[in-house]
Amino acid sequence: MQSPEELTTAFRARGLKVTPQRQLIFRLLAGNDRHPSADVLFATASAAMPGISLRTIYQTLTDLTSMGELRALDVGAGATRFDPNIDDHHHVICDHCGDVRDVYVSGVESLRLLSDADAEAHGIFEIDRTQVVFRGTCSPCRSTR
Amino acid sequence: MQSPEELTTAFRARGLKVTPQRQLIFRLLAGNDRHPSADVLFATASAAMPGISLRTIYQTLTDLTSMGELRALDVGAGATRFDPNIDDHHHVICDHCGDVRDVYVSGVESLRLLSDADAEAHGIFEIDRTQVVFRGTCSPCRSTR
DNA sequence: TGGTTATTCGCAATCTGTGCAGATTGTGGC
DNA sequence: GCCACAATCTGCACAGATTGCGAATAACCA
Ligand SMILES: [Mn+2]
Ligand SMILES: [Mn+2]
Ligand SMILES: [Zn+2]
Ligand SMILES: [Zn+2]
Repeated sequence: MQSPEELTTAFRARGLKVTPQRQLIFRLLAGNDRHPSADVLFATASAAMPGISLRTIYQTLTDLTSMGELRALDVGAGATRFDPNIDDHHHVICDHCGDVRDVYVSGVESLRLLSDADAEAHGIFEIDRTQVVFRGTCSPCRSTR
Repeated sequence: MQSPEELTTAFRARGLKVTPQRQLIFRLLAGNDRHPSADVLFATASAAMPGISLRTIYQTLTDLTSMGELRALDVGAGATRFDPNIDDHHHVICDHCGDVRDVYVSGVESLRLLSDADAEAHGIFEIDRTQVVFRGTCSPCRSTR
């Protein structure tokens, strides 16, 4: 995601307005590596700006996502998580607490599809992106077991 | 997933009963590589057994999943998809229609985490499983664009 | 400054999935 | 084959996440 300042420019360029609510959300997301859900952002935003609506949070997250500034992540834990890091990276997810961590991975280019049916699938599909997800248990969750 | 016959035995062995509803669901899942959602299964099941409840579909899917006969897949398209293929395999997903195809991939063992923060994350997390998801557009969806 | 147009916000509605309880049915033992 | 009993089925209420809608409001450009 670009900086709050750059986003301000980008929004205006698109005919979108830069409201205090949006600026706050930009700031909350900038450099955030926690992969927050809309709900978590709403809680944080509400502390800084009481009265801000959850609807506005969703609205802005959707806008940023469709602008390509944000990536939506479905980790299979109820709510969608949002990722301002749009670098080519991957994730480690704790199946117990839902913690999501960034990881940079080598060897992704070397992945190869096997067998005929796969080759066919490969030909039939136009692949845009490869996501690697490592699932497991984080240290804190391992302690309390 | 085991065959419907084997599942019958497995269920009885666990003190679970084998009802016509469950048998139907076993049959609908056996060899099914479409990764159906509960909803889709409900529609198909309803055709064969009018009156069957969506609740029963969910119930049986949950049972099969916790028995390890089925894998639940979150593809970020609303509903959970269920996979009777419990081999070590991966998926190609069409971002437009939600089509999910099985692919067998080589090179997964060679994936390596880079950088310090990642190495730390790797040490902190106990990784159980690595999922690779190829995202893109299937041929039919490409035509209609 | 004013007018136009996007945005905000609250609320209803949708969608997916789960909790509950009464009526029903599969099963193992006789 | 019949019984007793536990497991199941179903309908319905409910919860959580997200979206649709519209009236009131606020941003932006001339
Ligand atoms: Mn990330
Ligand atoms: Mn599969
Ligand atoms: Zn954890
Ligand atoms: Zn498609």
